[in-house]
Amino acid sequence: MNTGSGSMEAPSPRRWQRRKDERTGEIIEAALGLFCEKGFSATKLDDIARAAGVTKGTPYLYFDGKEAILKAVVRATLIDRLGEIEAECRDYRGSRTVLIRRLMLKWWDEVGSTELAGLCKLMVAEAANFPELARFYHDEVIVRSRALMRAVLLDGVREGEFRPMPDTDAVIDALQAPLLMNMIWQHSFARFDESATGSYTKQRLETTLDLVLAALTAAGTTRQGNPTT
Amino acid sequence: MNTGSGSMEAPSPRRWQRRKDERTGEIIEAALGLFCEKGFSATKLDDIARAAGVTKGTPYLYFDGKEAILKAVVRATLIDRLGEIEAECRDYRGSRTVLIRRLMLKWWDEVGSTELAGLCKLMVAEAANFPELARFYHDEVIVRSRALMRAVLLDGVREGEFRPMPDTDAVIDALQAPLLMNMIWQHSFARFDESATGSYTKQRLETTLDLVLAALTAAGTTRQGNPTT
Amino acid sequence: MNTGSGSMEAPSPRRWQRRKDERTGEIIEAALGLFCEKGFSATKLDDIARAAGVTKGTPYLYFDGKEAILKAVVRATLIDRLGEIEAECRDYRGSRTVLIRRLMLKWWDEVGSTELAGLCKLMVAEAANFPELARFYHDEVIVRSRALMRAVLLDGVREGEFRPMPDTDAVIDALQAPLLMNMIWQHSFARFDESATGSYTKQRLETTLDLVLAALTAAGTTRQGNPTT
Amino acid sequence: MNTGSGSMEAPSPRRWQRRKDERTGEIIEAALGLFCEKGFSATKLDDIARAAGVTKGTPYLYFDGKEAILKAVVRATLIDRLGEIEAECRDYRGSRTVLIRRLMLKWWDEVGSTELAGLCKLMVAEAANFPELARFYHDEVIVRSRALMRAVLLDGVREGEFRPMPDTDAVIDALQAPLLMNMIWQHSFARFDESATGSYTKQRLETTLDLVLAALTAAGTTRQGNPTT
DNA sequence: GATGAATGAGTCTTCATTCAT
DNA sequence: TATGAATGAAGACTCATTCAT
Repeated sequence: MNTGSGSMEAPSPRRWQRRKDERTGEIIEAALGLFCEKGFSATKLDDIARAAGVTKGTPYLYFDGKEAILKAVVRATLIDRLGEIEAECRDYRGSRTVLIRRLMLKWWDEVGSTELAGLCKLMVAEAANFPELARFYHDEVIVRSRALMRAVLLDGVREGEFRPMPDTDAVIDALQAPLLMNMIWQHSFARFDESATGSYTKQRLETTLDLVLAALTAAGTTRQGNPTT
Repeated sequence: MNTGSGSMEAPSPRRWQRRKDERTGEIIEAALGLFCEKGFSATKLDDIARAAGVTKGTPYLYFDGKEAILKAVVRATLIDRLGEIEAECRDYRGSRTVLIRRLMLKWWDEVGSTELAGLCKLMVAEAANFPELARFYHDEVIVRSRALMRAVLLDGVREGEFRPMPDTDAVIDALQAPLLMNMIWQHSFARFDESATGSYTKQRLETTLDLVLAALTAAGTTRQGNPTT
Repeated sequence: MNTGSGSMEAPSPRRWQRRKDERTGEIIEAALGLFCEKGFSATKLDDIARAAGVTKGTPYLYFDGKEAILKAVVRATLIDRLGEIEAECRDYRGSRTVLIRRLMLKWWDEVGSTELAGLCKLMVAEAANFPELARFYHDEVIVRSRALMRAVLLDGVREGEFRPMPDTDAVIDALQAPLLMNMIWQHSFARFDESATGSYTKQRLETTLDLVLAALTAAGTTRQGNPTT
Repeated sequence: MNTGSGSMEAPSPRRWQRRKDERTGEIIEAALGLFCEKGFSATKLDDIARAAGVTKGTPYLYFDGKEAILKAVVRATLIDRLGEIEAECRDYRGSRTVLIRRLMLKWWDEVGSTELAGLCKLMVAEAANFPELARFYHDEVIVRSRALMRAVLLDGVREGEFRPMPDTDAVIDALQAPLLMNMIWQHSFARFDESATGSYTKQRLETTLDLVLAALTAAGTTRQGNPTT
């Protein structure tokens, strides 16, 4: 009757709620690791469950199935990061050149160089097999990230920091592709590449950034000194 | 009675032989189409067989299994093309700039812009799941194609057409990555991209080529100091 | 609130557990029957499952595959019996002649004259096709049963009950072979043998035992002379 | 019309006949080796054909199928030998003891110690799977060989060489079983038996023969008593 | 007679998902 | 909420047998 010590027997609704959220998080966490490591198909739901400390049936109490878990994983990681970055951009005042460099490096540090890279590669690999998932990723990650870059670039143009660019999408590609290629490479052929010839590094990423940003500001030619650095 | 041409003396071992060769080709053809369209795992051997106009067991008369079929497909397409290109390079005398442009456009025309693109994407997607297959592709396609480019680039440097480049692999990446990205894109998210913002075209490929080749030869010009790097 | 017996605290993990144990037994039981009746290769896993009242996939929850099931069957029957017999021997004090007779008759009653005989025949029949299985049987059944007999025989010799025997293995063969032959016969040609000429019976088994045991003790007679050999 | 030089184009019927017989023999020969070595199921018809120097379809021109080939193999080997032995017995005049020893040793030399042993083991192993085959073997090999022995034994009794025996079948078993066990052992567990404890040898076979024959004639000695039984 | 390409029934095995407890 | 036993659809691969040539 005394609930003083009985908290474990009859947890408050909120407590359950918290537990529920935790469970969700634990499952997402577990799934993230396995998906990134082994890919989507090769990851068994049983593995996810066990890694989350629950049993086979439990994930179905929180998610509609394997695909839904992947969706949740993407949301909890990539899309979250994207949200942060978007917020950062909204508040930002200052050099777009600096901003772009910062965004790219953040993405590298928090995604490209982490296990999350495997998630991006996974989406590419499975896109054809799971159209609904692919659309979700396309709309929520790809489109949004491109939109973000586009906005920054156009802001830069409007404010005179960048010269007008005839094909914004090409610029976005030029910025993002190397990073994406690296993520894909790491999770496909990197293991066979003893000399690591194909591996991107942060160093190389920065070189690419310098190059593209230099080109964007190059029009400044007469305007000022040597940009890039 | 006199069988003038002796057609009966050769009871067509050739006929069967021919059929056998054709079968191999037909199966490879069928497999190519299905692999490119649906990926490796999603393609059932039964589908391949039916698409080739035979039944389930027949492909096993010609190949050791699904992986072997994929290997044969890669050999019959990508590796063949690569061989042609290698031969072309061996005999070539002339501007390396022209040669590189020609190679890249050939690859675009014969692979990048065809269904074969799906094969490249497939290998990336399944590399993690089929290590033996991945190694084969890595050694026979990736390594060889990079070696080819490296040779051409170094020739160009030796003969003074290109300026010395500190990181050949980075240049190779710069040349190949856009094309590869395009192939991957086409077979993953392109279908969701109504505005086709992410799509490479031959036009864009040429732009990239111009850019990189210009950078490679730029130093040779008397024009000015050290660009890029 | 006070749950007197606490029946709710243990929400029947035991219930499932019990079911699980039962399942294993049911599958082994079903497999035993089918293996003995139809042999190993001719028994489909689907049959086993159905005979156990479950569906195709279920046996895989309990065993690694068909061979593993057979192993389990052998363990649960022959090896278990062997264990009992070994225990019986360890504790035994008394006439080895009596002991050997008892062991042989036990084996006859619990194996030779039951469906388990089919299991022994099966192992002989499939030994060449499943080496790993055969080695298991060889090591766990054949070697152990021979070792057991050898120990008893040598004990008998040491204690003067049996005369020294130049070739223990030959004696073991003489004791075991008739029983084994019978088991093999029952599950191969017995069905075609209307007159049952080739069939061993318990009676004939006892005759053989008498014969061999008599020979083993015969030397004890004052007659000496040249026994057997 | 002139067949002078046309012998190859139009061979005489007899020539074809000969060829046909040869083919049959070659296939039987090839099948024998493979059956003995690998068992019935594990031997592919394709293997037999190739070993016989023909192709897959050819055996079907001479036999109704795999089972029929095995039948032919048994006929051409075991049943043939049996026929010889039967003939030998018919003409024989002299000691039955000597005759039995001779028969057993012949069987050992020509079957037990040769690859043909594998055939006997095969029949035991597959009897349950191929009833029609098993009946054939039972009737043509087992029954006949037992009848042969029985006749010799009874002749011996009639002529006073052997003492009357209450259970002729038991005696036949005693004579044949060791040899059969050896054949089975060689093709099942012998390979796992490093110490070769279970292996019969010609030596051991002779010992058994001595033993049984001694028992059969023992009564004839002045010693009288009631032996064996 | 001989070939050998093709057939297709047969079986093991995996795993996402369900549901009684 | 959590369990975990059970399901059953799906798919790769084998090989005896057939038959057009």
